[in-house]
Amino acid sequence: MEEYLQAIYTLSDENGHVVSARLADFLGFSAPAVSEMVHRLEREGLIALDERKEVHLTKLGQGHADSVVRRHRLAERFLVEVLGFAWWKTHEEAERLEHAMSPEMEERIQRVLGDPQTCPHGNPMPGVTARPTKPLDRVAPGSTAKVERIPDQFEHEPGFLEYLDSQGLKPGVDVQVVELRHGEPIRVMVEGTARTIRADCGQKVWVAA
Amino acid sequence: MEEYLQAIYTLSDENGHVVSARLADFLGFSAPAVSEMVHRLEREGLIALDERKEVHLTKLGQGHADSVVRRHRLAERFLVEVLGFAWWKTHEEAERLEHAMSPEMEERIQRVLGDPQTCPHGNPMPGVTARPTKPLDRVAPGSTAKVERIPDQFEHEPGFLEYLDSQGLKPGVDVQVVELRHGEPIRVMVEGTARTIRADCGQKVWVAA
DNA sequence: CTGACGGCTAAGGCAAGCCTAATGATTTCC
DNA sequence: GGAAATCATTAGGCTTGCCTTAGCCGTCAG
Repeated sequence: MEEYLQAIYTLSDENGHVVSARLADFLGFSAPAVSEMVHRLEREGLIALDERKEVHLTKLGQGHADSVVRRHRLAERFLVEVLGFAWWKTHEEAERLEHAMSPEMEERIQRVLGDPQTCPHGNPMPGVTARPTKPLDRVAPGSTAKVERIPDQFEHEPGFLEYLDSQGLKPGVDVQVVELRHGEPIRVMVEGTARTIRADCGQKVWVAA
Repeated sequence: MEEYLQAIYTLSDENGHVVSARLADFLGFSAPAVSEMVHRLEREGLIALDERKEVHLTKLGQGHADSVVRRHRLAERFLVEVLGFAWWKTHEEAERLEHAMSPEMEERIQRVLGDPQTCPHGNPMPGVTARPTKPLDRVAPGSTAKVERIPDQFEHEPGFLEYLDSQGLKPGVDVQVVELRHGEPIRVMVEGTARTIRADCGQKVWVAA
């Protein structure tokens, strides 16, 4: 259930509308399974469906979703800062931890970490107002921008974050766009090194607007 | 499943024999449920039953059980040392955490904590040879002993650890037995304060032998 | 010897959550 | 406007892990 709320949070954060079929894709479950669960969540007052059958979090559901997402991002930060995990390797681990964290533990971790504002991938803790961002492929060639975040939904993609790391791309670094043609690999300059990165990074890496 | 292995570990550590009915008591499940699971564990080669239907861990099962118990105790230590939880308040939290720890995380926590030898209740990490101990009610009146551990099986008892803490009893403190009569509350001296503690502590608090 | 008690198991059930296959309902697009 | 695609749902099933009820077996005590 927390998994569903988290998915709804993530997808509506980054895509706007959420419809059962997207949830099924995202979660890797069958359509009927998702349909069933969506109705259950509706019955429990955590989500509401509009005429178009789009899913929206209710006030209550939003609270729960915020909580799960915050726990997830705190867990990731914690894994990096305290246990020394690589920033691109924390997702699955946090996926399990988030469900084992009590409110007290959440609060203590938050304090120990000094009230962090984002996860290691740059996504803000729920409640924190995000800095304005745009996808990398909206940067004008020749200009430079700071990598701000890799949205949660792409963390799922196996190996993607590790790929970014191998190209020197991570939140906080400056990247200059050298050449950008739609659908083609992108030529960039990262910390003094020229690189050609996969085309999909244009949509998946978000920089300061 | 990990829960069963952990229970078997704990009970055989402290009681010798383990029979399904004790597991049922300990875990709070019905006898049939436990019976079924015991057979499943046997089928998977994690435990073996002798002629008397006593449960024994196989090599494989021992490995798994060691792993769960180590994760549990590491988690408890971690909660105390890093997050600042009270020593008597860590059990349920750790109960959830232990199932969310990957081998890598286990190893990193171990390193961060400096390879601790016991949990906050004084129970040794699996593999570490325990120091010799005896129950408090085996201490000769008049003599003094150091509290060594509160065996895992009593952590389950709601409020017990908190009670001990309220009486100043925790691993590492010296306690002098003043008066001890079987089945009666025990009069002791803890860090300069005279106290009368519940009779059951005689069996549940273990001191250096 | 017999009955009581403890321990084990057989049988039947239930809830959660997932699945596939097939059906029904909308959109979208030519 | 109708075919194709997309989405949601219905129906039927499976697994896991628990439950209760009821019976069986062996041991120990009177």
